[in-house]
Amino acid sequence: MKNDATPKTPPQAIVGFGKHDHAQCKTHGLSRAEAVCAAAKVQLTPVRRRVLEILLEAHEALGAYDVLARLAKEGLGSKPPVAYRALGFLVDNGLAHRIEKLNAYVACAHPGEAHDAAFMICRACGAVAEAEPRGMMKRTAVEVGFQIESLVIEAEGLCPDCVPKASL
Amino acid sequence: MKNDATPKTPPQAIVGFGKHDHAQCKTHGLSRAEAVCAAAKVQLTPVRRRVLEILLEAHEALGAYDVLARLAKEGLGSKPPVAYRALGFLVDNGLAHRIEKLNAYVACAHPGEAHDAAFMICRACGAVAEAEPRGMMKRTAVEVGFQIESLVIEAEGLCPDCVPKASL
DNA sequence: ATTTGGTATGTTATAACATAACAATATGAA
DNA sequence: TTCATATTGTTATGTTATAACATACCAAAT
Ligand SMILES: [Zn+2]
Ligand SMILES: [Zn+2]
Ligand SMILES: [Zn+2]
Ligand SMILES: [Zn+2]
Repeated sequence: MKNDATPKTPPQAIVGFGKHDHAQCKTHGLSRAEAVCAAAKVQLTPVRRRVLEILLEAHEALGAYDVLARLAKEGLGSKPPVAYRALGFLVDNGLAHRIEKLNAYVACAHPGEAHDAAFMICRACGAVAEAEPRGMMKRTAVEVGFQIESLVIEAEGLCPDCVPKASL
Repeated sequence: MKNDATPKTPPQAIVGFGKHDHAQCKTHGLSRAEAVCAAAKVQLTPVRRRVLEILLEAHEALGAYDVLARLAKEGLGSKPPVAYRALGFLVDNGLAHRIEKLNAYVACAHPGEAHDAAFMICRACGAVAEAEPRGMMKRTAVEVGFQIESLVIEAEGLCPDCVPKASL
């Protein structure tokens, strides 16, 4: 409800590696978040908004307790559930992603509805880049010069036996 | 029931869903493990062997502490590091995989050198099936009737900035 | 104006997962 | 033997995550 004329998603570029205008990346993320929450009729409350800002500022994956420490310094919450709830909200609404390999969280590079994503995680500098899960991202990795050493692919859902009994 | 009794890995069957000869699947896994360890000149010690058996018997992903509890009942170790070391050994040698989404471990469906794998995890019954990470596994999922609800793709390695400084 | 229902937050306590650090033991060359 | 290395045993602690319950807030509905 602010700068509603925010572009969908910058380039389909790989956000995370190399240099970029970080301030802009933050304001963009926030304004997109406003729009997404408005559209989904959910509230981007102060805590949730601040956690998103923290992730956007961090420019790396942050653990829940890292986020919590920052919140605590600002008097916005000091107990684990506060951080976990806000992070859960952001993930559920497609504004952030959980990185399973790191037990950590990153702001989404192209926020919108909840979506799958693929990540490239540098073991040397900790940079995390989000890509579209097209192909298997090997192509993407080659394109940007990322050297894959290990790959996690995990799908959760319903197995052939359980699909029939699907109620939920 | 895709149990041809060849010493090599069965075709590219999806192990994990449906019924199969589980006893055989265990003996097969163990004999493959012997071969792999011999080839790699590493020792499949009693604890390591037993942990692999436990995973093969379980037919589902087990947490480290689940494994540890079983070991403890048999007097093979009772402290976390014992389980984590054995699991680490199995993973390093391509005999088991860690499932990040579950913080759990499964026996490899086609043991050999360390390799990447793709997994389908049923949220209803807990079954875990291993597949080749070809394409992005969406095709595989459709073929076997697995209904994907969420997908994790995470590559770890070296980013474009860090590749040049690569020493290791 | 009060009750009621929904959403969000605050708090305690504990569960669940993982590793650092060091001691003890075995194994197998030199 | 003696040394080196690999493995196992043990203590202690660190890290991540959630269950369970209490409170605050706001917005209808009575
Ligand atoms: Zn995203
Ligand atoms: Zn890097
Ligand atoms: Zn495997
Ligand atoms: Zn199932």
